Amino acid sequence: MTDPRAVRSRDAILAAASSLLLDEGPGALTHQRVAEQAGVGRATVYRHWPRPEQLLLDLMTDVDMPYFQEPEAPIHPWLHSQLRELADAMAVPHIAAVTLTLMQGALWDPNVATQRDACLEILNERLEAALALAAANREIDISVDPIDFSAILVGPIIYRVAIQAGSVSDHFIDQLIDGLGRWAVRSIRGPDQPERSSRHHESPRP
Amino acid sequence: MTDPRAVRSRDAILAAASSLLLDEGPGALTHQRVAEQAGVGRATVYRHWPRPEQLLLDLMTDVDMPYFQEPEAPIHPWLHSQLRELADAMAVPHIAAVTLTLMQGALWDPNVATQRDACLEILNERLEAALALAAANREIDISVDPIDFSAILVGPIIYRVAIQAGSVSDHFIDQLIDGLGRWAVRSIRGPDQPERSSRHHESPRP
DNA sequence: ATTCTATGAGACGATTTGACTCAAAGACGA
DNA sequence: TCGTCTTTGAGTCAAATCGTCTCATAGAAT
Repeated sequence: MTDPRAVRSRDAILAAASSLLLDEGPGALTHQRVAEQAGVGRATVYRHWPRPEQLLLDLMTDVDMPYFQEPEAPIHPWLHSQLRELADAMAVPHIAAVTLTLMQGALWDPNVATQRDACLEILNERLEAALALAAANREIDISVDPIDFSAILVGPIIYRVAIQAGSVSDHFIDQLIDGLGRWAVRSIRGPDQPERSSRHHESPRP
Repeated sequence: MTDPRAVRSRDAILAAASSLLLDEGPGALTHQRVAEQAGVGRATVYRHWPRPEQLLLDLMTDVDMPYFQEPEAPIHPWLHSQLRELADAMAVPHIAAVTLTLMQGALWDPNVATQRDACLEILNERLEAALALAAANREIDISVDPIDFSAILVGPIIYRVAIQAGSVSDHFIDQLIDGLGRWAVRSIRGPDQPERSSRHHESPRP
């Protein structure tokens, strides 16, 4: 599997599949179209990926997740920079296409669901580390569920880019981070800024 | 087009397509499979929907958007109930499937994108009305972009349900609404509760 | 130079697609 | 109730596609 011919074919096929997915969506990922787009024989595509879904899965595996690594204190500017990078990546049409395909594919293909869960697990671990660091620096008042944390931070960005088809301004990111202050953070700007008592859990639970 | 036979066929086909979309995804929506699932002739499906994409589009048109209608003051419990309904609807697998299909299809099909934009436009108008009412009742301090408003409220719910495949607790909704207080709302619980000065726009803009 | 492997081209039956015909059942007006 | 009109279901048919196969050839490894 280190044969230069094999890696050449594999790369050409992946590039062709990526281009097709971007231009025409997952429905266009047939062996025939991928083969002619890649300039390889149809049988070659079958050899590498007997089922088209596996090709799609490999496409999604290739996108890595360099976000929320190595948390830094204070947490506010770090979060801002990480969310900025995430938003910029989602603005690339190919990334958005793969992300939405992953989300949708997980509804029916258990393998895709596993793939998606792996991505989320990484995200959760990193955000948990970030929250631990922030707590150690007395930036955070109470323990926050990293799953809620990621949903509240990442959800609006996905929504803005993928659903509203809009761009993510720095002001928008600021709003997101500022919103955290209400229920989770003692002083999001650092431990030197005192804040009155948290209103967390004050709201009624019907 | 009011012929009972035609509406019978049309309903059976739509139901079959809906079931297929839910069980196996948009890729399963071929004339053949829809016809046999609906128990109608294959030519009948062609007669009603010459292209399978139109069938998919009609499926998505059928889901209505009864959310954020008729805003009430105070805005907090109203928002909570509306987000609760939205989350419960998204928890129905069929709704989530159609929603994700709509999101993904909009990336490549301009007609689907138009459909999506129409949904968003409705949402924006309703949230704008809600914000206007809240401002009139002195619940809101500054003018808020309803587009940002919906992204920050709805984004996390979509993310929680469709990406994290989790359920939306009332506590989660509370966190969302409480987060608004930091940058937009004078007192989210009503005009009788005074709040200190808003920290909006205090954050640096790199 | 020789051996091994991946490739590309093509053949093949099976399946799907889209468009057509046609008899029969059902809906509607008189 | 009867006659007319429309929709339907079943079927045919060519074209395209799919999945699998064979085989000669180019390229890689030794």
